[in-house]
Amino acid sequence: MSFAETFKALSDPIRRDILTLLKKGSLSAGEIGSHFDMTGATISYHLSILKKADLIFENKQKNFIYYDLNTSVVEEVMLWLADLKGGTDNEP
Amino acid sequence: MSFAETFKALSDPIRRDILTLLKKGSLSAGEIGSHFDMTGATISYHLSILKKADLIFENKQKNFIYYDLNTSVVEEVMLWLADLKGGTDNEP
DNA sequence: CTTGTATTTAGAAGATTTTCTAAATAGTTT
DNA sequence: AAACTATTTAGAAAATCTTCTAAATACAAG
Repeated sequence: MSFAETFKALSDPIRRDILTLLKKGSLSAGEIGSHFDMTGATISYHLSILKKADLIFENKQKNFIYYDLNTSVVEEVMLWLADLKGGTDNEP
Repeated sequence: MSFAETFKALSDPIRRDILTLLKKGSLSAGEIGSHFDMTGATISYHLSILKKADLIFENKQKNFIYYDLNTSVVEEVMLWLADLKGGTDNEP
């Protein structure tokens, strides 16, 4: 949703690891969970935060829910950082 | 210090606002504080987190401490995001 | 339709974060 | 040196976040 949500979502190492996993392609909630030493409920919590931040989208299929990285929101964050780094004197 | 610290530091809206203020150049702790409705102690706390994350550096001068943006760490974060967004199949 | 698998939701415990007030430090000025 | 200004540190309260267990939902397969 908001920019603030996106940064918050990125602030947790497990959520960043989830995004890194998704770099290679879609994974189901269960497949994601199998990479971590936590309950499925906890993974679901992290996925919900990434989803609210629009960093991933979900895709139901049969009994499974597949997740995918949303690169366009990643790009928005990059743009914010680029602007921060960028102009030293842009008084509009 | 660590990458994790940097993302945590960026996750707070006030800290992002501080970084945006510093985009235009050095400011003292007091000048930074005057932009926010919080005590100096709280601003100091936020500055300490930005400093630990290497997102800013400080520069003592007379009675004041001036803070500056460290753009190279901003760039590191951008690189991480670029990599996330970037390659779909980079199995090393 | 009952059993089973995948995932989420609810609620609570524990951990971390943010904020404040009060006190400490550091350096300046008279 | 005493008083003043700028900033940080300490400690505590309040808010938020992460994790778990137990229960709920959703769908599939026998």
